[in-house]
Amino acid sequence: MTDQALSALLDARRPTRADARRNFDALVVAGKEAFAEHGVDASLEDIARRAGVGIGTLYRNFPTRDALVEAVYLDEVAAVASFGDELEAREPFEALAAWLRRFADYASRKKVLLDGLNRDSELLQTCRTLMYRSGEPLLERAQAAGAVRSDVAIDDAIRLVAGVAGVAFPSEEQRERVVDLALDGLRAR
Amino acid sequence: MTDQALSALLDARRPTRADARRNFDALVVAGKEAFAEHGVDASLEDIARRAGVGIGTLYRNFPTRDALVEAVYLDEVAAVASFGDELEAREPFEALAAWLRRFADYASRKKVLLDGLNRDSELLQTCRTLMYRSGEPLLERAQAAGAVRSDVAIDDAIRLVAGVAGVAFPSEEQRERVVDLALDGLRAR
DNA sequence: ACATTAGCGGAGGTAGCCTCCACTTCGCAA
DNA sequence: TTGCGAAGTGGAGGCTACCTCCGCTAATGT
Repeated sequence: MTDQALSALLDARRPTRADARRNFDALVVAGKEAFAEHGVDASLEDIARRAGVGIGTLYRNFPTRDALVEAVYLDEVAAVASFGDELEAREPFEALAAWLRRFADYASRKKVLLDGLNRDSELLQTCRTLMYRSGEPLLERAQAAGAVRSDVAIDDAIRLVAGVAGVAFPSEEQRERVVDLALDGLRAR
Repeated sequence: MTDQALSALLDARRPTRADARRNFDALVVAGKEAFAEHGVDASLEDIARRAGVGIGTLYRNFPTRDALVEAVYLDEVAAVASFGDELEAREPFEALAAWLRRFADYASRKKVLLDGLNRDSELLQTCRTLMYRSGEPLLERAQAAGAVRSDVAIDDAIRLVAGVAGVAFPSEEQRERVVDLALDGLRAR
């Protein structure tokens, strides 16, 4: 259900004509591969080559690098956001913490997305809204249960966790430990 | 006193010959300006031009972009690290918090340095050591006073704060608020 | 079957990275 | 002071990536 708004947005960008649509999809796939291999700085010309299209085609579909990045990561973001739905059964604080940990885990592997936290493209705007809508109920429930300080907004919590997750750590173990430390800061005392 | 180790390191990189040393210094100055204007991705050829030297000279003194970045920010890092010395009079938790806030403030404006947290150049290694030596006593004092959880290392605290500081915020006010939230996570309960 | 037009794709201009080496300049020692 | 060897210079040139532009190609709908 949360996904609908997103796929609609992606479809809007997708060309009508059959061949054009094939190219569009090939570019997204090639982009996903290339970004996975070389990070977001992967060469656009290489991506066009992988997709078997000309560089001009890439630029027509995705006028900026960011536009392609967004298209590539859209579905993964949607998955993270909608993870909130699975947590209703859990104890209030734990539900919120689990959701934020999941977010942290993803964000730490795809730091690109963090840069998008403040950028204002329509797509990212929508992603952000989805994230907030997913996290907000969890936060409110935890606050109502007296487990989380009442002066915290979901935006605070997300940025707190995003920041910690985004910085470099020598080990995964330490990252998790420090994320937990940050989550502890949210607790009511 | 803490600065000595750093100036020694910078001097070691500084050429002996008078004209060469002039060029070296001019490059650091030009680098500082250019990085301030355009961020770390400023054009190296532009920096060489500003300094009035050839691009070859830039590369001889600073074989990589990072080498120049390090040279440019060295003294500022030293200042942050040595800020710990001024805090001995304060109450244990507040001293630690003030030091970390100062670090966060600087880090948020010079995100470059955060990338350096894990990189292994001799210069950065030394900076890190200085930071740790400066913060560690503050942490230990706060822990001894029972104000901070005992399972936290200075490295954890630094990365926690570095992360939060490094992420984008719509307002300074929110950044400060969230940093405080993170600092709260350090408190013993 | 054909006209319309969306879509293609790569040549080419721009800019930044980095290397290499013929030349210049410094500073020491006589 | 002068001369010479070492230290340092700097920009031409090769490379790669970015992005624009426009003559051509082929999908679509009538």
